[in-house]
Amino acid sequence: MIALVDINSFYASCHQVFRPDLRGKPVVVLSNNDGFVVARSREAKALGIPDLEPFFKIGQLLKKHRVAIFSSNYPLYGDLSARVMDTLRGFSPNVEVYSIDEMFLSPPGPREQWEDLAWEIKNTLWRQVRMPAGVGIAPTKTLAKLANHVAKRHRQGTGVCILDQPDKWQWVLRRVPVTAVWGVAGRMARRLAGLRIHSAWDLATANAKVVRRVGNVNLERTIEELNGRACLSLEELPPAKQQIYCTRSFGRKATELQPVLEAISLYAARAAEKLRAQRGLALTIHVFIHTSPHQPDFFSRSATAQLPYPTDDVRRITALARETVKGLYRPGHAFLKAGIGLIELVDRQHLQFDLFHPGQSERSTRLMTAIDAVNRRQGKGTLFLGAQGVSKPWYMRQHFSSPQYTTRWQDIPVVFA
DNA sequence: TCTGGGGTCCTAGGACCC
DNA sequence: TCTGGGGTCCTAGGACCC
Repeated sequence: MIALVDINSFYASCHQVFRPDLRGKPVVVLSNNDGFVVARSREAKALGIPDLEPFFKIGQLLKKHRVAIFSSNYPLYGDLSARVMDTLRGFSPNVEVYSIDEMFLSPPGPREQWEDLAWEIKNTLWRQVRMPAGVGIAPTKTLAKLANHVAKRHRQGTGVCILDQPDKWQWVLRRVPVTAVWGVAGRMARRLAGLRIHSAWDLATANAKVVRRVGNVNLERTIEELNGRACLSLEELPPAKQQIYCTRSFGRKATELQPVLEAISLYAARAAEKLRAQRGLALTIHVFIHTSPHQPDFFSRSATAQLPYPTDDVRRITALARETVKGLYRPGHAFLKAGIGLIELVDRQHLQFDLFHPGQSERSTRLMTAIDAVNRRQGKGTLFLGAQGVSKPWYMRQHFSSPQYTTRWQDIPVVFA
């Protein structure tokens, strides 16, 4: 049995923790660069503000209803997420942090106590972290996701749903569209519609061999999981990533090479940091730049490049990323976005030594360890390469920033006696 | 005046090689 | 003159998740 806990409107709820005056009021959170809506409080949803709607299209609507608007504030969300996860670890030693606001855990205790357990989890999260949560419990991850979906949407206000018997989950499967199933989105749903599969129940009872023709092996697993047979286990130690990307849109479009070089340097450093965090080394990088796909003359280029030996040294990776992006850049285009991926990775533990090349020096490794230690202690970005630039005029727009209540000394909330 | 995210994995198709 | 397989690497883009 698996429980899935997920926070309602997580980003919006984070802002409400420090702005209790906004509880019960419409709140929206915008994506990076204030591009579009990525989170809405319940009240904002009730106003008919669609998810993923471009901000410029709904400015008037937001104003009319006096909706509170926030730029996204990832340091804040990351910190509150860690508090949620810490609280949940108190309930079970077996947990998997699935996303910033979702955790799978194996519910302890006998089956007849699970409903009480779910309520206790929900109430504790509210009491200790002021986070509103939904809890779903079922025999597989896919059904637990579905239970959570039901907890949030179909039994208004309860926020808890236990699907521990076939008759219970079958009742749900017959009543939700196939797109409510984890891993099935629009494109796959259209292909399934060609096989007359519309509801989750249609998928659960479909012939796996027939479905395999329009989907992949993951879809076959989904069918198994919908029938209560677990294929996906709790990943307590997240598997190492096979690719690590860092990509970002610019706050203002870049026509010159210099800002593109600075941006790609920052992204390279960020990707190298993630690489070191999983104790990996990179052999191949992938770099891309492109203009706005919404404008005519869309221009997009990408290229891969090889490092001389597996490395996690930010200087090596940055130098190669800059050299590569120079080859992609063309004057006369207004670039919107750039990114880098570390796409061929090796584990430090299983490194093959090259007879003719010494590989990364011990000095480099020690320097990287020192940089990471300083940045962990003094805050992200304390030590960085000059190649990233200092004033960063291309950095993302955030016109509706909230304070970093929990991660910056001068932003700590003041409580009056 | 302008404004459409970020991450990971997978696959199709072309180029090239043996 | 026309025809042939299989593997690898690369770029581009699809698909899904939050």
